[in-house]
Amino acid sequence: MSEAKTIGPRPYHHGDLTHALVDAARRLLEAEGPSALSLRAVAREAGVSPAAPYHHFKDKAELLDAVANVGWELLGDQMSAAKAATTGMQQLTALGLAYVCFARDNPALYHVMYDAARDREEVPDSMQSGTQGNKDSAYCMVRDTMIENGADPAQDTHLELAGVAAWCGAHGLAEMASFKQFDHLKTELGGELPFFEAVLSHMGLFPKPQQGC
Amino acid sequence: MSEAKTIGPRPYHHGDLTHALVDAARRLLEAEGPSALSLRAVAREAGVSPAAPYHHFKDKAELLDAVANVGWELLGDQMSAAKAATTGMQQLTALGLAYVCFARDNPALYHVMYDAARDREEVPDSMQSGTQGNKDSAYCMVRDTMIENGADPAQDTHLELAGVAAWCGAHGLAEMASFKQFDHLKTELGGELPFFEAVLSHMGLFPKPQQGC
DNA sequence: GCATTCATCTGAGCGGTGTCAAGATCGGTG
DNA sequence: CACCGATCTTGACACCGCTCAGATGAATGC
Repeated sequence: MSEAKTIGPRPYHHGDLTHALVDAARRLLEAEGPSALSLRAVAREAGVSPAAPYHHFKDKAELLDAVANVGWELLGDQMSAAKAATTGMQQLTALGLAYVCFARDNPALYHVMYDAARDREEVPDSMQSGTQGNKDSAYCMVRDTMIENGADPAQDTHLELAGVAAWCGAHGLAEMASFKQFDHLKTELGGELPFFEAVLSHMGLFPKPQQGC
Repeated sequence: MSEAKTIGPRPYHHGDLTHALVDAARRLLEAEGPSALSLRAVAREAGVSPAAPYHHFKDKAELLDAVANVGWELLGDQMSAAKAATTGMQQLTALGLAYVCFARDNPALYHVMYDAARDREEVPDSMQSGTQGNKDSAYCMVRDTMIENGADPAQDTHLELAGVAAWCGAHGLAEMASFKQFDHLKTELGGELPFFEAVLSHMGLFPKPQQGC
């Protein structure tokens, strides 16, 4: 759709087609949704021939993988920003809300992220669980926040299970939030965010704003 | 792949191609996964020409919709069986486990079910929430079970939120359960089912087997 | 400065897909 | 028995992922 190239005839060698393709894919994703994200369309959007991407990505899945990784980074950024803006137990709820809002605001990207994860049967490093995870990863942010707020790091399995449960709950809500069935609940509670908060607060480890037992 | 037709040359008019196509789709789905589920492949599997399905379904999405509906019915059956096999608060956990196990045992079908739901932005009737739902629907089973075990039907919004939270948690776990990241937790806890139970018990409204506070 | 090398990009092409229009076939109604 | 409408087939179109032979040009060695 959008040309998005600066001007003039692009030189025969693009320079940085790898990134240009990922950007084009994200543009298409936002404008047309995941179903329109064909390799040929991405190449068209980037202004190259349909075969050009194969010199930068093994196949379509590898391109989508790269797009998904951008998504995980974006998600991590937004979650750490949400954590920084709050304190105490509220941080956990803020993390959950940031997660769900990211999915709401980038539904196509979120979908691609989990499609890629399903294909490789694991979520990328930026989201990885385990004791040695990257400090900025979403999972480790949850884990750290739990520890900072009194969870016992010695009870490793329990802590990890709590993190997994929180993650599952947030992901489930993220996927369901767009269903029309919940519209009446949203209006009843006064908006989308209160609905998210209410659902999260019904799950373990997402404390209510007014502090529940 | 499998011929699955009885024998002899099928008459020109099939008789019940609508159901035959849905069956063929389910067979393909189980054998080859969701990516192999093309309309042409379904027609091939059913032994008809690629255009024949268009006399029974508006397009591919409508066929997948029919397949998804079969899935929702199957899920409902397994959940009601799980509920019947338990009593008291354990029923809620049993429902959650049945849900997650269904997704584990029918990953491709489960995927198609939620793909179809995403497209129409709502989950089909068999899963619908609300006060007037079908008695056999999965959501209403959860709701009824909660009421039977002491939840206050008067607090309608609270009850519905609890149901939504449980649903989100189960769906999240169902989608994540196949990720390799959790393998060590599964072995640590002694299997897949204990892992499911442990994660569910960390969420609101899925009581631990040994009854937590 | 020139020739060579090699990553990059193009073009044509293969088999596959969803979808449609035109025509063949046949069960059921008059 | 004639006909009609539902059903199925054939053929076609545009698009898809992917491959391969060849064009291009930036970088390297001389």
